[in-house]
Parts: sequence; structure tokens; C-alpha cells
Amino acid sequence: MKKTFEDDFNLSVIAESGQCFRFNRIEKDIYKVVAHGKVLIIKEMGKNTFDFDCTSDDFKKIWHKYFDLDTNYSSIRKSVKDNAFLCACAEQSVGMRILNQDKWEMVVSFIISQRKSIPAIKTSIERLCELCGDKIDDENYAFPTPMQILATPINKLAECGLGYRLPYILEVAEKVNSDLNYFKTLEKINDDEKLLEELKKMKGVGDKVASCIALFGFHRLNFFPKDVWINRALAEHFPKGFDYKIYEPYNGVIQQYIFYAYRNANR
DNA sequence: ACTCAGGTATCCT
DNA sequence: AGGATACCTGAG
Repeated sequence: MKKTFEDDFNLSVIAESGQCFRFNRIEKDIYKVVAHGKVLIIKEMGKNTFDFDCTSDDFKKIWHKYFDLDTNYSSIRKSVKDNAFLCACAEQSVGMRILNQDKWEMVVSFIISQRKSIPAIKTSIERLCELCGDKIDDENYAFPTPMQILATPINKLAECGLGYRLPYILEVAEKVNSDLNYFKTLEKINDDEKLLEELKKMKGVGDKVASCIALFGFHRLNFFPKDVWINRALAEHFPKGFDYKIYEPYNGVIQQYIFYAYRNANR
């Protein structure tokens, strides 16, 4: 089904923003997303017009929320004006959106992400999905549930290249599997600091990973994950410190602008 | 062959 | 509380 957006919406920017690992370009202007147990092919038809290969029912139920279509990102982007570096980052990130991704998938994906390159993260995640996720079609697999991971032999899981993160993932899978309301309970925590603290109780989840889970899984747009790229950008452009008050409650969106633009310019 | 990767747990002081 | 160090493995 065809959709035209007034607001910021760029497939390449979103796919390259590092927030998602199963959102990839498969051909020029064609992207594939595997999320929430579904495969979605999106074709860019022209300026801000896209063809989504899904039913209107799935679009309403899944993808509308996934792409956060009720939030106006261009107004957040246009609010950037105090600092030349930030303005440049925002300008290069036209089309950025913060996706609503699956919480469990975010937990595992960002535990895997530590000390790995983005291509290596993607490889590990795809192997894990193929190994124990539900088959969606001939070539695509859903992200495995905690139970599916726990039901898989350890030696098989180790073949996904998880390394020292495997015990973390198993421990977290046990934790989530033993409390079916785990994420519902966390969702109700309104205070960001308290949520961060709770997320960090999972083994293998520190400040950075917890911030990513909160931003990309819980859609808490004020979280500002600090990875190596962000730290380099901040050291270079904000030696006196970054003022998190200016862009409240959208620090997470600003972080994505910096990550996308700075990494593209320096890698 | 060799370095480094979207960090964190653990062990120090 | 804050700093140093080890850590699986793959991609370039």
C-alpha cells in the first residue's frame, strides 16, 4: 500500500542510524525490515512516497506504531538551532525517526552489541534467529522468544558467535521467562533514572545498553546512550560538557542525529 | 597476522 | 566511588 508522509521519513537514514539491526537495504530504494514477527518490504517511490508491502490492517496494527507516525520529527529537528555542530548533524539526519521496537529483542540485541562492529552484531542476530526463531517465510525468521532460546542446546547457541555474552543472554532469558509481566512492570516506571536502574539489574546490561533498551524498546525519547562515537563527538565539540536541558524531553533524538552524522563523517 | 569493535563485570585502591 | 583490566569473536 502506498503512503505519502509530510513528516521526516528516510529509509536510509533510519536503517543506518544504528538503532535497528534487522532493517537493511536489499536494492536501490528497497528496504527490508524484520520486526514483531513480520517481514516488511518498503520501496521508495519518490519524494516522501513509499510502497509498503503489507495489508492495511498490519500497517495500522504494527507499522504505524513501529515507525512512530504520531510523533512530529521535523519539528524536533527544526528545534535545533543553538549550536553549529548540532545544526549540521540535524541537517544530515533529515528523515530520522525513533522506532518502536520489541523490548526483548532490544535487550538481547544490545547485549550482543557490546565490543562488536555493527556488521558482526547483525551476523550474530541473524544466526540466532535462524537457529531458534519461528520461520516466517523461505528466508526470514522471527526473533526468538526467551523460551525458544532456553530450549536450544548451548553448543548450538555458541555457534552464533555470541562469545562471552552467551551466559548473559541465558541469564536474562531465564529472568524474563520466569516473570511473564517483566516488561509490563518496567513499562510502568515513570522515572527515567529508576527505569535505568531496573534495566541494569540484568546481567550484561550496563549504562549504555540500558539506555539503548529504554530509548529503542521503551520509546523513552529523552535517553541519550553514550557509545564510542557519541563520546568522541562530545569530546570534540562539547569539551565543556553537553547541556541536556536544552532539548528535553528529546535528548534521544538529538543523540541519534549526532551518532548518524558524526559516524558517517568519521568512519 | 593483527587491531578494534555502539561495553560490562570484576577486581582492585 | 572511581580506575584498571580481561573478555569471545568477526570484520576490515
